Amino acid sequence: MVSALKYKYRNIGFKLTPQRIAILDYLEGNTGHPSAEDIYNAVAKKFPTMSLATVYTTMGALREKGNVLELKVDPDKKRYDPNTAKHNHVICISCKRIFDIPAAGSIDLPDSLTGVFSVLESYVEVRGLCLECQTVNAKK
Amino acid sequence: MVSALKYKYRNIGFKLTPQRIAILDYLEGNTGHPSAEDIYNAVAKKFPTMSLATVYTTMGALREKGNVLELKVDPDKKRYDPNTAKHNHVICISCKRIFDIPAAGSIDLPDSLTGVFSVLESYVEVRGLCLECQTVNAKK
DNA sequence: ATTAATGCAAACACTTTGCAATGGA
DNA sequence: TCCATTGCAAAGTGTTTGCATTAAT
Repeated sequence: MVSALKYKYRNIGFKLTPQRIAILDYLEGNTGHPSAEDIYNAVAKKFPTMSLATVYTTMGALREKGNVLELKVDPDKKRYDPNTAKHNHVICISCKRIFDIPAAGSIDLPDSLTGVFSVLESYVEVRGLCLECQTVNAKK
Repeated sequence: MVSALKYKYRNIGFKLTPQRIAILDYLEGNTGHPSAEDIYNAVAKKFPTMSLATVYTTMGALREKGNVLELKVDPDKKRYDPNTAKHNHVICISCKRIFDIPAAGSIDLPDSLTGVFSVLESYVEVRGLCLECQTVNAKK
C-alpha cells in the first residue's frame, strides 16, 4: 500500500494494523466481489492467526467510512465490493460469478409513486448465463 | 380457499393440509412481502402447534412449484411474494416496507457483454423514503 | 499512555434436517 | 394403506459480540 493511502486512512481515524493493510491490499482493484471467507482465506496466508471476526469487523468499519460496499447479491452470504462508484451487477446463475456493469439511467416510477416516493438510489441486477456456462450447457 | 384452487394444488401434487391451506389463505393477495416469521405468526393463531419448520418447508415446496417467489431484498431474512408475475420493488430504507412496481423495460448491457452474456431476467430495486418517512424525518 | 484492534470462543439469527407420529389421498 | 407432511429438537450457516491481550498512534 502506498503511503498516500496510509495517510488517507489514518486521517479518517482508521487505525492501520498489518492485518488491515493486508485486507486493503487484497481488496485493491479486486473485481471478484469476495465474501468474508474469501478475504479471510487470502489474508490468512500471511497471518495464520487471522480470524474471521477481524475480517468482519474490519469490513464493517470500512463500510461505515464509505470505503467498501456490502452487496446482497448473493442471498447466502455478504459480498464486498471495493468499487464504491455507482454501478450494477450481472450475475451468471450457473457459475455464480458477478460482473460489473455501468450504472443504468434513471428508473421510471409508476404514477402512483412519482413525486411521493423520494428515490435515493436504484440498483439493477441482471441474471443469465455467461459465455463459458452457455458453452458448457450446450455441450450437455 | 375456493375449491377450484384446491383442485389446482392437488393436481400439481401438492398435498393440502389444514396448515397449508391457512398459509395459502394468508398469502392470497398479500402484497406485504412477509417473512417466514410473519407467516408463522399469522398462521399460529389458528394452529398453536404450528412450527416455523413447517412454514419453511411449505414455502420451499411452493417455490419449487412456482407459486411463490423468494425475495432477497432484505439481507437479513427471506421474504416471500405470492405475486409471481414479473415486477420489481421499491424499498423504503427507513420503515423497510416494500412496494411493488411494474417491471422495467429491457436493460442495456455494456458492449463488452452484448451478445455474449445471455440475459434471462433482470431485476430493479429502488431505495429511498416513502411519504410517511419523509414527513417524520422532516419533523425532526 | 491512550485507545482501538486482534482473535478466540461463545452467542446469535435465520434456515435446514432427522425422525417419530400423524393424517391426507 | 401408503406416503407425504407435521412439529419438535438438534444441527448448520453466516455473522456478531464479550473480553483479555496486544499493538498503533
